[in-house]
Amino acid sequence: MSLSLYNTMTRTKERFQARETGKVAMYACGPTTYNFIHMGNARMLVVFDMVRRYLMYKGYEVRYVQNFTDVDDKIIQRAREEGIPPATLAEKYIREYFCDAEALGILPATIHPRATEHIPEMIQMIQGLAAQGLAYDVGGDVYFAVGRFPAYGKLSGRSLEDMLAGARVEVDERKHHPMDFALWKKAKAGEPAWESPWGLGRPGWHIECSAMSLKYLGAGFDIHGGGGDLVFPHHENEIAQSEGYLQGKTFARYWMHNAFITVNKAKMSKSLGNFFTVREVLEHFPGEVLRFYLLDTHYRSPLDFDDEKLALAQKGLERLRTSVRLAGEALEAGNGSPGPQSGVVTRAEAQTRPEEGAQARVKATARPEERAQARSGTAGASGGEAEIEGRAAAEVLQVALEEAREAFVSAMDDDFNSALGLAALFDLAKAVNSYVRVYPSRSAELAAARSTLLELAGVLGFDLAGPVEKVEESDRLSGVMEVLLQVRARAKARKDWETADFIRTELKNVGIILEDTPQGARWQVNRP
RNA sequence: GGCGGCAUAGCCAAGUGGUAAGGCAGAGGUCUGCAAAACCUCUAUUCCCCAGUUCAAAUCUGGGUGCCGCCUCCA
Repeated sequence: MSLSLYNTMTRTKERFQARETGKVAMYACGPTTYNFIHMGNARMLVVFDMVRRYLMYKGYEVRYVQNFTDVDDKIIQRAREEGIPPATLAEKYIREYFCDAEALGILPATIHPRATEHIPEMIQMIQGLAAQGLAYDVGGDVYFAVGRFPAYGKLSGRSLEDMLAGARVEVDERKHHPMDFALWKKAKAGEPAWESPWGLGRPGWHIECSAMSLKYLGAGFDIHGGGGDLVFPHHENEIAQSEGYLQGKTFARYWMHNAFITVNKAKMSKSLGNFFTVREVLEHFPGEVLRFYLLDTHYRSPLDFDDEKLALAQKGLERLRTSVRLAGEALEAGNGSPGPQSGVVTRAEAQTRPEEGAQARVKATARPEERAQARSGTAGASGGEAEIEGRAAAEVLQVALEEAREAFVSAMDDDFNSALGLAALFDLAKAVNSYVRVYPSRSAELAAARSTLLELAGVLGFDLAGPVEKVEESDRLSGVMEVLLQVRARAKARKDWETADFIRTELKNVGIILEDTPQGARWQVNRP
């Protein structure tokens, strides 16, 4: 099976072929660290984390570089407002970045380079460009000469003429061409500055990504990603600088861009001020819910932000987790004995349930039941009816497992369609639930189905078996709950429903959900 | 003005030529002391509108309408 992805450069889906067999080199433009990251940043981060994880799952060794822009106008301005050095401010938000990233299940990149630590590399590039006549110095400011780079505009699909027609750029008389952009900015008083051949100054925004990606990944690396708003000018300029510097060699081979998060249909952006920081949203929903919300829509589709969608994501995740839990409980409870305690239910249910379930799935996929029957067709020779039916159900589950895996992989192979991949997980969860309902006992197929669910969800960065709450329940609370549940169990034993219900209702009021199961009551702290 | 994207059920959302995935919500049922969870059934003859190509279109072509984005820092 082969992976294909949408390449912004060609505006088509292309089959992915790594530069080097078995290895992928990818770069994503990370945040400028002058504030907490917002949901828009989160989308880009989660999307490329998902891409990276899937590539790893496919067996690639992935070298993933994600930078921090730790020097720019915004940082300087914000630092000034707070009366602290820009470097201190940037450092602070880099630390905060890692908190949010962890909550969102984002793995640390292989390398997290910072702009300020790569000044020499940038200077070297600018010198190379100047030597070729692609850059010019105007009194300490150095610009890239777009007019000297014929391919300018190839990523964003526009020509210099088009852009001039729009002409929202201020004309700086010192520039040779209005679209020329800064490679190096002359230092102003009180700003961070570095020595350079053009005097004290600091790098322009675009050059850092060129310098750092080329340093760590080399020319012609595989995937360059970022938010859609970086296509122009940021990535266009990166290409101009880099391919100019590389004298025509390809800079990056595949360009991936995620769509935006909108609020009331308008782009969430820092300049509009309509953004929500991840930190704020985490006060209301767990990080994994945000992640689910972000991955339940294809990365190239716009995604509108609101609480209802987050609540929806929470329900969906809950469903998957419940399935894993039910399977786990069945595997423990069934411990070795294939279905004694399920005998009564099974005998009755088995007459109708398995067939119904199987048929429902046949309608959807037109295959699993047939395949299962083909496999178990010879099973009629020995054993009781229940056992035969159990085998058949297990075969159906096994087939559902294989189909879920196939569906998941082909969804993800098709331009990382995580929304479809998630649907495959729901299908498998349903198969698991159906099986467990009738055969709450240990079987190899159930164990395999459960671990497949965990494995595939893991590829998307979810830990379905992990603790629901980030904060650990204290031993004392657990102790109290145990006592309470025993009291309630006694009340139930003497059919004192009033007391039993009172306990359940009152606990619910303080945010603790009780559920009665054949194995006794279980409880969990209700998430916000 | 230039360039680009999107429009699928009450809501979210897959689906690029073969007869509408999945989730949420809702209705009915099974199970349950009652709940919850789970399971079963039902809920788009139809994919913004019009015309065209085709045996066949949500999917292709042309036109229209609406919404959004980039062209300025932005994921």
